[in-house]
Amino acid sequence: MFLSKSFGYALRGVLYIALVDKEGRKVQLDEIAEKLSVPRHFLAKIMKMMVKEGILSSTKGPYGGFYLNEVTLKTKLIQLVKITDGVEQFNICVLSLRKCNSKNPCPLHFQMLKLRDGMLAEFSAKKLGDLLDEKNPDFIKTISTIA
Amino acid sequence: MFLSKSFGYALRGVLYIALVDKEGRKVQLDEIAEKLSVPRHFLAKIMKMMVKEGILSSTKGPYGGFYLNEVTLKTKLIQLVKITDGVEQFNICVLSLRKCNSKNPCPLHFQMLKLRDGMLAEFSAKKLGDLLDEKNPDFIKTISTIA
DNA sequence: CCCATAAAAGACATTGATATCTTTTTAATA
DNA sequence: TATTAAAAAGATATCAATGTCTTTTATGGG
Ligand code: FES
Ligand code: FES
Repeated sequence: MFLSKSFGYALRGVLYIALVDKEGRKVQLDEIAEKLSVPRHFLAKIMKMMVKEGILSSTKGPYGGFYLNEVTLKTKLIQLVKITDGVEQFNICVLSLRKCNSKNPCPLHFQMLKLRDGMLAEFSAKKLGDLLDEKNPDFIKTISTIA
Repeated sequence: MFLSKSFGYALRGVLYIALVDKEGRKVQLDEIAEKLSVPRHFLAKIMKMMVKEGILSSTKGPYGGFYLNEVTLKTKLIQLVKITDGVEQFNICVLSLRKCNSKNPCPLHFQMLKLRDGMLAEFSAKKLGDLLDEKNPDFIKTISTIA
């Protein structure tokens, strides 16, 4: 609705890695792309960004792949937005006018503000780990079924 | 943030027309485009859509222009979204997965649902007329100042 | 009836997000 | 150290949203 596809790919990618992490193995790009039905090369770009930002780890070479690190599951959703879309997302005027602020509100400003702050609060509170439903054997489906 | 620029242009265009309507005159495209700093031809396309949908009127030729009709100010915001972006906007999964529904929720579904329903409620309740602050002499500024 | 004006219509251009492909670097292990 | 697997890097392609330009149609006034 307002987050980019990149954000969705990133989130789903991490969650998938977290799932197989329980089996104690790394995951390679091809596997993630295939299981999630996501374009391989585009996903590569996004995974790379997360690695660079440190919320995920990877090793190259044979038996390489992506894997969780200490911070992965503690990472806030807002952090992921920051990486893929930029937090400005949360401070853009709904009418594409000036930077949104209450001193100089557009006609929809106050209607939007409450809703947007709610969203921001959610994203600032929730961690990646909170989204992982380890009890649900079909969890994989909830991140892989497309349109 | 999640509504297109088209929506913003449409809304601002109508509000501008409503403002000068008090002076009892029609408004021509050039004037709206200039006052709102919006690309002329693109605005034309959007105004045309609103006319076709009947929430705004226009006449061609000399002394022609756009003007309010009986339904304009009673039009709900959601109706405007329908015209410019389509209401599906409000039913898209935030992760670009399947069509969003609670039977088959993505990991962010329930976090988003409440917020989105709030937004939908707002847009279904508010009318264009509700946004018009006729008491504010600087209202024009609140719809014209860009980024 | 003719002219000028302005909206309607639609062809065309630009841009940014998304997606693909190719080359380079790194790392395991034989 | 040679081989090879896989991520990193970056060049290129596609597509939809946004924006521009040109032609057509309708209208009012002379
Ligand atoms: S100024 Fe428009 S949403 Fe805040
Ligand atoms: S299924 Fe993803 S937001 Fe509802």
